[in-house]
Amino acid sequence: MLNFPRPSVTIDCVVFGYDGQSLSLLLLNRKEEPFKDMWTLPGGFLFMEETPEESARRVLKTKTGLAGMYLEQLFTFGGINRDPRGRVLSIAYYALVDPKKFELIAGTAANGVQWFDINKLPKTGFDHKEVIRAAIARLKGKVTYQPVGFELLEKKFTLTELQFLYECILQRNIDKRNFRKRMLESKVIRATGEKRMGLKNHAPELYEFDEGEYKRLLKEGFQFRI
Amino acid sequence: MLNFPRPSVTIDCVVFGYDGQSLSLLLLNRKEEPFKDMWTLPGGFLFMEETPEESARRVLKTKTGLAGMYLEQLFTFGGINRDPRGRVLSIAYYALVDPKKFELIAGTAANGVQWFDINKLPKTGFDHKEVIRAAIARLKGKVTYQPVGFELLEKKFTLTELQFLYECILQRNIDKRNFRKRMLESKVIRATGEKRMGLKNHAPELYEFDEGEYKRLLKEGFQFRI
DNA sequence: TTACTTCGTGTTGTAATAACACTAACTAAA
DNA sequence: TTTAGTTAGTGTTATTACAACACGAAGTAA
Repeated sequence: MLNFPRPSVTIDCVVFGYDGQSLSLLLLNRKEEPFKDMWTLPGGFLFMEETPEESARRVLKTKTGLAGMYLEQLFTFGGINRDPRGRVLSIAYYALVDPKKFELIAGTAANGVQWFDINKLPKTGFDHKEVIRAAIARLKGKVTYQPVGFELLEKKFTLTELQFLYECILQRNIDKRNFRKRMLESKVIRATGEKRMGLKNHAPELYEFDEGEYKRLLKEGFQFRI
Repeated sequence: MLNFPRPSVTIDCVVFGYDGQSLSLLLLNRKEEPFKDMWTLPGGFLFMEETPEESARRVLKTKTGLAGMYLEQLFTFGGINRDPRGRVLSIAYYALVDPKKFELIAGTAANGVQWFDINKLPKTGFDHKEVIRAAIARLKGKVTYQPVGFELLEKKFTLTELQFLYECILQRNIDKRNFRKRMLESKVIRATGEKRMGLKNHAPELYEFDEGEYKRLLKEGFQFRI
């Protein structure tokens, strides 16, 4: 029964990062054919003894040095000619990362790893343009209903920083007072009592994501909305 | 590069149907091991010359006789021991069908095909319980924001029928006046001027889904909500 | 003619959302 | 030390969306 011809299965990861200025995305420059010297999503073949999610984490760890981030399955791409080497399916994941937490390490199979501003992406190999488009759409939808944005920031952040991140993701301006009101009313963030020092002006309060409270509220059937 | 060991890849389909009474789900009784004589989702191996969606349509056609329905990718299940025969990934799809439009035909590899009320499902083989749970959750979410419910009804339907369908999917009562108001205001359905005849009482107006108008509204950035 | 069933319809209170501008705190430069 | 410049932080109000709610009209069957 299992001697059907089998496709190859790979994992591709769309890694979003945020440096405080703009939303960006991690791409690898390929050292080998196909698409040698082109930029592609970090990815690799699924091993037989790992689940797709485990595989995604391994791939990210070995090819980029990133670990321990938020990760979610995006979609499985199965176009017949999406890989010139043959029939290759790709289970795509997307990940959210605070770039400052990690040191980027290009694995041996790449010329380099680099963050790209999401609005200034280079040409990419395979069907990765489509994968990236799907990931961005998913992230926009997700961020509105679930507090995933915090994954992209340091543990403690100011409300202005959080708002600017949301503006980068959603690509629109958000009213400051409404944003702060909603965030604080939602109870998923908590003031730390500390202030961000070293800025030019008025030192702003630092907040942190209250994961315990968020999980408690979820059980009560509460709905997060930016 | 492609001589990595390859997993088998299958497609499984969660087919929702609606007979006017309750939401139900199509299961096959397996003629062969593993899970011989147990109920499972219609599924099969992905062929090398077809995309996953094409595969899902072929599987449904050959194993159940259904064709031409709404179909959407759900999730890729990749647990290491989810299939006793070896490493088998499954790309799951879910489908919406009006059972009255089709004749069920059990393919040669099954003892039978049968609709099961979604609240009275039998024990299922593989990890299909989990797949079904995911599909129901997705359908509930989907139906609230996109007018997919119409796929489950005949072309022309009364508002009472439509409302009852939504109540079946969402598993809650809906206020009749609010429901009708919202549906009509949304413009995605249009009165036909005909009435449903042959009922016991008051002959109700028949409506139909206005797909052209729906697509037009989508472009304007409109949002459907039940 | 009467009893019964389903269809079809509006209003109102409540909650969520969106729009909007100034003062206080602090820094840097004159 | 005064002044100019920048960012932080805060409430109110109008609008819109949502939820709750009951009865008369149309038709059928006895």
